[in-house]
Amino acid sequence: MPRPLKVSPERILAAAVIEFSARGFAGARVDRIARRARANKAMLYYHFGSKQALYRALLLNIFTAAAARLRPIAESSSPPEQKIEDLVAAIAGFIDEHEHFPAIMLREIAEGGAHLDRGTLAAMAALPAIVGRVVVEGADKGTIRRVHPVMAYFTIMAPIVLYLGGAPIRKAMAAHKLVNLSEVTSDVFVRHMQATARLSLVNAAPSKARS
Amino acid sequence: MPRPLKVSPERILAAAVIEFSARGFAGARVDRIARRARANKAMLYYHFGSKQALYRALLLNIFTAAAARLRPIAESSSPPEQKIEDLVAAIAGFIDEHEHFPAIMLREIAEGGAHLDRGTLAAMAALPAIVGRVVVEGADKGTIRRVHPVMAYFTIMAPIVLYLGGAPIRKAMAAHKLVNLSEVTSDVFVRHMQATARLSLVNAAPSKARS
DNA sequence: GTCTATACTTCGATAGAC
DNA sequence: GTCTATCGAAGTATAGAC
Repeated sequence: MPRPLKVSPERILAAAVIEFSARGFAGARVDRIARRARANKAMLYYHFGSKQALYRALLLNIFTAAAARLRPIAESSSPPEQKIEDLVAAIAGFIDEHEHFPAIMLREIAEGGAHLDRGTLAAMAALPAIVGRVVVEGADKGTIRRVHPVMAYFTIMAPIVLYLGGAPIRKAMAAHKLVNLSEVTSDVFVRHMQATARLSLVNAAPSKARS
Repeated sequence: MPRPLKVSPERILAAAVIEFSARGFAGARVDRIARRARANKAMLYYHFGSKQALYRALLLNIFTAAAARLRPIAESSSPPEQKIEDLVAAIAGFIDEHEHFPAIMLREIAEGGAHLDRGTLAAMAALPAIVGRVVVEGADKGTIRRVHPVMAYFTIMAPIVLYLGGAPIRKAMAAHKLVNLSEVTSDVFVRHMQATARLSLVNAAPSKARS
């Protein structure tokens, strides 16, 4: 993770991710973002115009980055079954590198796209489109169960985002002795989700089944 | 759905669910809640003391209700495989009756339990405990794959909550022609999730496999 | 591009009459 | 228990100097 960002807009954006993901749009404070970016409010407004514009820039950024991470997998020449497993690993990997992504995504879904413009919504919509394409490809080839592509997307993506994004609240629960926080390594979780996707989506191969 | 609530506290609570789920804790406005409840702020503070106390009361309410809905299933005498399918249907059914539940849950996870006290956290923690118990029971009997119970919980619950809670943003995307909103009936979705859970969690029966 | 000071607004909360 | 009126804090945004 590159720490010392020189330019203000980048530092502001980085600070905004932390603030907005932790507190949501309404709970975020422009002052806090500016202070964390070692800038000041005037600078923030100079570069981004408004709190909302900053927020949208951030959303566009992160969802575009997520889509860019998944697209090559969907467009590769691997068989669809393999693409599904790769997508699972890539989603988890992306979250590993962008730890604030789950909170941002969960909040936006909860918000119902309230303060989003068309561009931001389009960036979000790219994700189900990419995953859905793989599912349809596999269904056409007969190697993947024919399920509604959007449902397949949620079946794959939702547990990853919610489980990984749920780490803080599980930690809070553990602090109150409400759960045994036996957090599992990211690797184990990825393999669990790959197995889940394989078992629930991939048609048993006529030959060489391995379990 | 009973419409005409006589007592103020109940009307306020009902209005609060709508406001908090749509806008989150920080985005919710006490004035709006009072107006929607046909009460006034003073009344709200008289009954609940603060915005935060009202919010916690609401969370405690809804998570306790959700747990009460799932617990009888976990404690029934059905075989664990059946309990899993019943849990899927029950979660979806609960959301059908409490349409604001997904947004509330997603926001709380995103928030990481920030403004929650022990009681509220305990109510939330009951859900994974209930589902996890069924998974462990099945694993002990050998009918269910031995997976980490918390992971199993997220695998089951996350797609339901995110898919059903995602209806508004899908609608926003559809309004911008970004997706084909071929929303599927709740029934079809429940059956998809039951199939997903069965395929990914239930061990193939030694005899009478049906697919 | 950067900063300080401040205008303007909104919101949570309460006082006090009935 | 219910209401009106209002206080004080906090927040977004901008003016204007450098």
